[in-house]
Amino acid sequence: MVKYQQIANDIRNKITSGEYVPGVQLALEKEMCEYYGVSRITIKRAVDELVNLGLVVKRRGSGTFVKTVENQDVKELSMAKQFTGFTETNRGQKVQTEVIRFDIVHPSQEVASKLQITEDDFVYDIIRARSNDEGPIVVEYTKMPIQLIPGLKKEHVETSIYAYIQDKLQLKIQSAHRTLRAVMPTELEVKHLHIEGLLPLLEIEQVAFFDDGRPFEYSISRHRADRIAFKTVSIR
Amino acid sequence: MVKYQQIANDIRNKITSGEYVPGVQLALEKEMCEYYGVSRITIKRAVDELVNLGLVVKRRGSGTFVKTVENQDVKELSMAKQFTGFTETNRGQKVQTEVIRFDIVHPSQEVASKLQITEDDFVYDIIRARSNDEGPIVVEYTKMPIQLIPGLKKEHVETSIYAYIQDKLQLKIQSAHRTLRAVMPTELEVKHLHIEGLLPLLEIEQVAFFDDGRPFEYSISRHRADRIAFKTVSIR
DNA sequence: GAGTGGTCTAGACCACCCC
DNA sequence: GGGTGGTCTAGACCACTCG
Repeated sequence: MVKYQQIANDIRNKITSGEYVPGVQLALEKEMCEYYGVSRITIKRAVDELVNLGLVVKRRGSGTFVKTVENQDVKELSMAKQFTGFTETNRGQKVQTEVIRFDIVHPSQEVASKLQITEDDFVYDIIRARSNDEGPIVVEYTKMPIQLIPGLKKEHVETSIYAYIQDKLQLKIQSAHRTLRAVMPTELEVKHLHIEGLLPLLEIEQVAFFDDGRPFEYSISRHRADRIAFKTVSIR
Repeated sequence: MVKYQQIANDIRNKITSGEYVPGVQLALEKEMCEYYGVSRITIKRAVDELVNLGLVVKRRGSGTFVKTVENQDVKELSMAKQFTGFTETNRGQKVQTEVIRFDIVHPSQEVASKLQITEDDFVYDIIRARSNDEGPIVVEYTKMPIQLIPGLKKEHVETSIYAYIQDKLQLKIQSAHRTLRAVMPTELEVKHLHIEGLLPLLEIEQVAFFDDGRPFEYSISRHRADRIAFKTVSIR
């Protein structure tokens, strides 16, 4: 771990532990330089991490202050944003996956466009229903070019595709572009999510990219609205 | 405008104009240093802006590459993320606001907690329905401590509260913490959003902060799902 | 091994806030 | 006017990729 991350973690711990309470001013950057024995630009890099997490604010001419947020929020924010699939975000819980479809097809024009391939190429066509300890959570519709993800087997689809991509194929996931919407469930979703009565779904349309800039996944996941919320922090 | 922003804009234009096409490698950082006549850390800062926008990827040992995204996405991503209220995001459109409620009340325990005030304090209690050229879009429920936003009048509520805060009160908005959910409309929402049939809403719960770290707004906005989607880019 | 971006330094000047 | 964080420099070394 590099210096600025260590320092960011240290300050973060001082906030979560209550050594720094909401509203209080942090040590000056110049003071932190001496305390940690690093240059000022490294301190700035560390504190900027906390700004992006939503834990502190910086004001030129004034100083750096702990944001006045609820205690519960502090805990959630202080967990570094992790970019992962469903399996990882539910780590520690018993995740069950039902594979509803696992085929290879030609992509629609829309999917081909999103994945920057042609309609003559082939993509995996995967539909999965996934549950955690609370019960059914989400139905995922996933399309991935077979050229980019060779050798995908049912056993990977039944557990974690992302684990296969990262651990077995040694490919690095760089980012995801997401669009969120509210939708009503289809009949298939009513069935697999065990929906009774009137319950909308939170839909997340996603294009995920490797660290070389190529898109490798187009997916639509539709989550039970009573079990999923999506949190985000916007700065500026 | 500072150097790294100018350089970021310049590179961004080269991407949107097609001078850099998806998948192509950008000039090396060392080359950019000479081209722009700045140090390498400034180039890095500039390119990092584009990484965060979702336009390019950087790989140590390889170089920097334009992300392979749809043309339409490039346009959307290249518009700098702006943090604004409803009025600003619909700039250029005819925004209509119907004020359904504009009162002063004590906050509930939940709202008091989010705004870090006590239940004995006072908050504005505002409900508005807002439309753009397409028709009704959103119903907003807003609570703001009267101490932080003195002098708020009906005329501001009818147009833009954010404009009043930033332009008149000269207060700076630093960030917002948001939680997104899918919900069904209430009767009030069915009426004001002119909903016919079965249409879910995209709910955005938001706590907004000043640049000194104090929360000044707790709001819930419920958007017609057929007219609103929420886009976001996650890196790493 | 050659070349890439990642991190870090020690110092400088600047824009802004508050007194 | 004194003090804050923001930007920028010129250079160094490191971790990683690829042929």
